[in-house]
Amino acid sequence: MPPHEDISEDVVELAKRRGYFFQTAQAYGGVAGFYTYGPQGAGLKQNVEDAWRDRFAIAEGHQLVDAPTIMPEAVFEASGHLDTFDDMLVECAECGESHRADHLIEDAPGSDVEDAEALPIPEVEELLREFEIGCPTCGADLAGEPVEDFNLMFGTNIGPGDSQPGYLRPETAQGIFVEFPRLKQYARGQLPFGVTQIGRAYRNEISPRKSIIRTREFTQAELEHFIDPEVDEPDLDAVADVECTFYPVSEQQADDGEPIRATVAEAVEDGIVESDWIAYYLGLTKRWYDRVGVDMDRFRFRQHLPGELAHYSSDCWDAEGFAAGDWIEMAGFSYRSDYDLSKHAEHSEEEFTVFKQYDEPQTTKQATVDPDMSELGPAFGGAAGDVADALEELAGEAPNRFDAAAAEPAGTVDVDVDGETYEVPFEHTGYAVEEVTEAGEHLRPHVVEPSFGVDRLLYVLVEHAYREDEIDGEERAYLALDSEVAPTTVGVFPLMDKDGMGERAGEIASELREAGLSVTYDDSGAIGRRYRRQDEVGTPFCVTVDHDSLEDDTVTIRERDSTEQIRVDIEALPRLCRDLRDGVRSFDALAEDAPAAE
RNA sequence: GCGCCGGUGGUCUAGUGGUAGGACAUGAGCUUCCCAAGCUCAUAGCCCGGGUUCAACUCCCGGUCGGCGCACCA
Repeated sequence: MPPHEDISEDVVELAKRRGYFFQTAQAYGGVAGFYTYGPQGAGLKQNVEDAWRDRFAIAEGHQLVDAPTIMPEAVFEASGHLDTFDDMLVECAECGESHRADHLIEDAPGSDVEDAEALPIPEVEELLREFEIGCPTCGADLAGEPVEDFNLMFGTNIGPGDSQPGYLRPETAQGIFVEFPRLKQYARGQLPFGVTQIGRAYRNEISPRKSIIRTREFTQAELEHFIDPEVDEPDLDAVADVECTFYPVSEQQADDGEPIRATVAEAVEDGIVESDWIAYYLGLTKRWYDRVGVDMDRFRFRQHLPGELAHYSSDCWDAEGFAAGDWIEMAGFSYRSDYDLSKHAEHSEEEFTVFKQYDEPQTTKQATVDPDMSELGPAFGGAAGDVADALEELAGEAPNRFDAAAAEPAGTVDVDVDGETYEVPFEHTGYAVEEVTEAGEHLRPHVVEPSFGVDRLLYVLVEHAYREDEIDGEERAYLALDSEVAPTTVGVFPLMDKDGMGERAGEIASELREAGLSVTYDDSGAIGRRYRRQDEVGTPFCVTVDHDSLEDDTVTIRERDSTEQIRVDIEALPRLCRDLRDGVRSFDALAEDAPAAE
């Protein structure tokens, strides 16, 4: 455990009071696992999503999609969510503990059941009895206890009645995978290409906890990068020198294991991160998190332990931020091979492949048949079609049989169909050896998946930005949010609402809004109170119109964290504020040049 | 889903079998004017349902929501 305290109570209270996030429908007693973002939170979320889109879609040259949140049952049959999202719970009548019934059966002494999850409920109940399984907690006999099915997916009906079952997606990714055949066309059939999606996903969690960290409706930002595993390589040079904290399996399992500081290049070289693709995205992600305001002293990449790995994923890392007294998973990076596309290929009518053209067309000699059905039909009746298929197969596997039949007069080719042997006269097989030119092959891409939890990132950003200090002996709490994501960029105040200062400040607020800035105007009470109010919501800059402003068209601009002020021309404000927000200019640098305001 | 603890204005909190008080915040006004000052006034509350009782925010039961622990977390 790192030496960080749990400040979540203060953070959650501030979030509620200042309009970041709060529990949904409290007028009706509230509902567990659902949160509403207030004015500030919605702004922060939008800015974070924009920043993610800029970095992981636009800057990487990837596509965007926006798929429905409801999908028909078939999609989740294929993806495996219908099965694997289904937990079989059995509750002990003695102590009240709930246990995974399928796990109990698999682990029972003398049990050779390997995939109890796939069994129907009555059978599982029967097996509980058969193996005389006791409650792992208190030992009481579990025989006869009902096994309940709990599916983490929200179900619904599509259209009237219940003819067409559908589910709210438990992850946004399937919306990309199912549309692969079309998406690849938009990529002109060329690998590699990436597709991103930001959207809501739904899981009927048994026990939602910790405010927006674990909810039943949440927002994901996912990227599916489709690659040719044989050829495609990430641009590791671009992130080679990014220094990260890695917490690999070996260190997690060692008694005195510690996270390792290393650059991405070192991590790849030393084999800490196995996949170059994962390493690439870890580097990109660290840099991006740092930019939007995750505290890198409370951040690490942790490798999944063998038990955590999904069966299709060879190597998997999580991005974790320390918040609410614990390490929180903010993003997952997995190399999913061709698992998802294969599943959909299996269950649907489509191939889910791309055509990969060879550098040179490859010409091979290939045996082909063209059976004369007008002869085979009368001769073999209903079996004729199968015989023709068998001939085709035989031509591919054992062309020498045809050669042998051709060599002798009245030669026949014998094929077996359903245990019967059919003799086909050689001249009716249409056998020939042709030169076939292949321009390429159909290839099922592999998938590299960085998957971000937007809500969790938001929580971490707010908690990592939370500061307390003292200004002139007065305690202050503020959010040191990065100016790029802060929901409000500039507060505009008249020192007092008189002598025309209010009007002038109002004009300035309008001008800044027209310049595309998020502005709040406040003329209430004492100036200090207004500064504190903006400090608490995390507004990075405040502009104040005072008496001098009316004389010389200058105002003071104050920076949140330092509370320092400088005096600048009103005319320069829109450009200046935008530059400050976007990080093009820094307040510190300005403060050195500009005269400090008293 | 289980166990323990809890739910009082927007936020934090005091309190009682006879329906509630404070602090902060918010709004209006006065005053002051570059960092939560002061004064006046105002807005605003006992989670929901049932029971016991003449009377329930208070006691009991159930629910719900939250915190923690267990389990769960593809």
